[in-house]
Amino acid sequence: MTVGIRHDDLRRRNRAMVISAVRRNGQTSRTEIAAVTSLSHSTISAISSDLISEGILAEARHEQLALKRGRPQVALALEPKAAVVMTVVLSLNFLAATLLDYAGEIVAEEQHRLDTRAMPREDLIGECVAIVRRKLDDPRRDGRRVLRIVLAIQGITDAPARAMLWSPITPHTDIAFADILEREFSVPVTVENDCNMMAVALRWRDPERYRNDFIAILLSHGIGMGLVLKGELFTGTHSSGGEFGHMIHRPDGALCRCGRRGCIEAYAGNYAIWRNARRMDENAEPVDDIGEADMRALADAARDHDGPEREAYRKAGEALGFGLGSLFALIDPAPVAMVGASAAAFDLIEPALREAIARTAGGHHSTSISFDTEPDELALLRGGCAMRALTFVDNEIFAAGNPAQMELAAGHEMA
Amino acid sequence: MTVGIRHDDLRRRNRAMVISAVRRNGQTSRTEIAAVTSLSHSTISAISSDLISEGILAEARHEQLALKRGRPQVALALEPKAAVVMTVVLSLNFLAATLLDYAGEIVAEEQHRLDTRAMPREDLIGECVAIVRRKLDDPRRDGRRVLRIVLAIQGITDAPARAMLWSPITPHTDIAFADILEREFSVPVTVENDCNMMAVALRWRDPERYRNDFIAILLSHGIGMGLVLKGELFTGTHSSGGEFGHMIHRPDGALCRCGRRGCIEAYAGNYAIWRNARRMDENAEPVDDIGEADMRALADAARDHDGPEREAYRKAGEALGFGLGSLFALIDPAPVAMVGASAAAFDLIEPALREAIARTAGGHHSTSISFDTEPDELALLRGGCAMRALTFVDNEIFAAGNPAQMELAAGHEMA
DNA sequence: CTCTTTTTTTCGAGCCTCGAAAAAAGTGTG
DNA sequence: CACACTTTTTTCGAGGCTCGAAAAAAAGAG
Repeated sequence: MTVGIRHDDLRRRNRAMVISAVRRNGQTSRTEIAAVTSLSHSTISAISSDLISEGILAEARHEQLALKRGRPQVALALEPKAAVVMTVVLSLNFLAATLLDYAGEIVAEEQHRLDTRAMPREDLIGECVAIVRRKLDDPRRDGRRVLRIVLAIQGITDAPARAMLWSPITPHTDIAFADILEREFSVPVTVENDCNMMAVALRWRDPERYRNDFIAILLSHGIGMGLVLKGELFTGTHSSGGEFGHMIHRPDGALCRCGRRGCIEAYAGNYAIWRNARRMDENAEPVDDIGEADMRALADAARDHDGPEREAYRKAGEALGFGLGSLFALIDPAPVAMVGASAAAFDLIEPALREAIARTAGGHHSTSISFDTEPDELALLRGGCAMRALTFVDNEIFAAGNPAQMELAAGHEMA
Repeated sequence: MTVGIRHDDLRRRNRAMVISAVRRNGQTSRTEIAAVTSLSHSTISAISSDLISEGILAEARHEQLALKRGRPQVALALEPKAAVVMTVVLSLNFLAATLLDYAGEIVAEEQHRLDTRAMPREDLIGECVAIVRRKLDDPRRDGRRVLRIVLAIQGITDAPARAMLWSPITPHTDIAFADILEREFSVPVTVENDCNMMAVALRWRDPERYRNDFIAILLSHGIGMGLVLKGELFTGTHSSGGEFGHMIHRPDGALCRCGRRGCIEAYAGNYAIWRNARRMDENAEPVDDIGEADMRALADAARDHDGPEREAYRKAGEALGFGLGSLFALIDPAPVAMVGASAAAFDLIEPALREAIARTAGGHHSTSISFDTEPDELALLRGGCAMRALTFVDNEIFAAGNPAQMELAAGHEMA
């Protein structure tokens, strides 16, 4: 806020700018970078020659860019050998780790099932540590230093992204994953909410559509949200925030998994749809495990004939619609992506959702609000984590480029 | 976003930093500025001597600061003669304009009643133009150039802050006040939402309490909100946003002034409290005019005995509580200021509000959420507009300090 | 093989911030 | 009342950074 800008900040920021331009475009020339950053050619030339000599960027003669007259543009690309990062995804009964090079290509990956809900605390932590260790020891890492680990988890994380506070995947709470992994491996770690990482991934995957303001909603057992405002991930001010699923739809309404009543999730989460489709009382204790096949059967039944199944999806749509309407009243409409396996049933949800949203203040232009479905949540999740880790390296480590920092990076470990 | 930082930006930002340090503290020394900005003493010295020679700052020997040994600190203060700004407040049946010097002292002001709801469009605009003209012609302006006009208005404004789109104070819509006034007076103008300006004022009035994240809620005929997140006014992404009063409290519930059903305002606005206290149907058409005395009588009745009046305030509290709970689920709790004449009845609202918020996901620490009441909304409104106008001059005009810009400022008008 | 076009690098100029040292403007003390 | 001490402010040269202009490089066109 009040802190002045010093002379060295200038170089740091402009280095970051150059790196980010290359990361966004995959391959760019110095001329293009000069154009988008509105810095002079001389400056870009100086910075990129520094970055190349530091082994962060590399010239790649692979250009299909300029078939014009004149000296052809030299493509700049990220140097894959500059570093590697790791992503870890921990979700219900599932653990995966991926090692990626600095250019974002997958170097090694591993995933397997495990019974997260029944595991003792120490075993859960142990499995995470073990999978990280195996990936760190993977020969394909080829001696490249690991500069960042990002762990994505369903549930609530703390604001500095260092701990899981609560998660539906385990009864255990307050697990300081970042501290644990940093102590073990001396690599900087953050713990991120899964929906936030999906939003990050959407932004990289389709920057045209998901530019400065958009919403990713995870339709799953529970309801999650990732929110990007003004081009930045909005993570609440203290904890992870963005608990869209626990906005109140009907005061004193249906029983939610969180113990409260009337949350959106208590109408739109898988367990809520299940409960309504089975004509159970809306105060019935939420069921824990509903197989994907069961949900698909429910959706098929709803498509097939009018009945409690169809009504259950209608109620889900209504809850989501009023919730989005309230959200839009606060932040103005934005594109929405419906993510997750249950997004495949969005056709059943959408009519009631649009009908509800049109009756709210946020629904001014309800017909112009666009919904997109992305059934493959795991792919998004991994992609988002990868970009989160890589941009951290870009902005926090390589942009600084001060000798101490680089020295540290050159050793294979960080304090 | 992607734009690089050039050499002159650096000076501009550091100049802005110095000016803002002086504006915040009223009087500061160079040493203090160096401390808070973490810039070197030489830099601060150079910048402040520039600012003094440009007539933006002035040395004021008025120090009660350092009674220590050593050379006494020289106080720096804003030079009142550097410029003047104007604020215009247009609310229900009321119009006011204030001229302030660069240090924020009131130079001239004027206010009067007028029947905004019955006035033809041209008359409403005409009154605003006339009051601005009278203040511009005020001899107390003393030749100082007017560098900014901020007009605050109840209702919805567009995002670039140039037009009033809709307002409860007049049947007319889409009045491009900024363009109209700029054409007339050649001074840059913005049109701001009243609740947003109140939030701005709170931040300046009590920076300890209202720092980076807080909420100002206007309890009045309608319900408005100003939201500050991460130290910045959050104004939605397209239009003015922040329509807290029109979040949905009960789907298909009570009739709101906006024509929809179940909005928070339809339970907590003055007309809603009135409607409930009179045991009218909750779908009864909202009453337009309720005098302040009538509302006070209602509140007194509610304090005196249990009955429909007390129940009406309870319902208002419940609606506000669930609404805040949903809001807090999204953005995490923050201090709340209840602003406006009706905030004087907050004692009647608070119990039900707290009870409701405790039943929401955002109410984790409901007891620690603090509410503050600020009955004098007009004072806040004026103060907020003044700071908005002055900081614009600070950051957009004086921070740049380039010859062209300064030349422009020296002439008494801007293009 | 030479000319034209476009990209990239080189080089000196002009700012800006910084640290160190000097100057300034007081207070305490014998 | 002079002198030492303390703290603030200014001065000055050094070091960095970006910029514009010019030069060099690397093609295609004729």
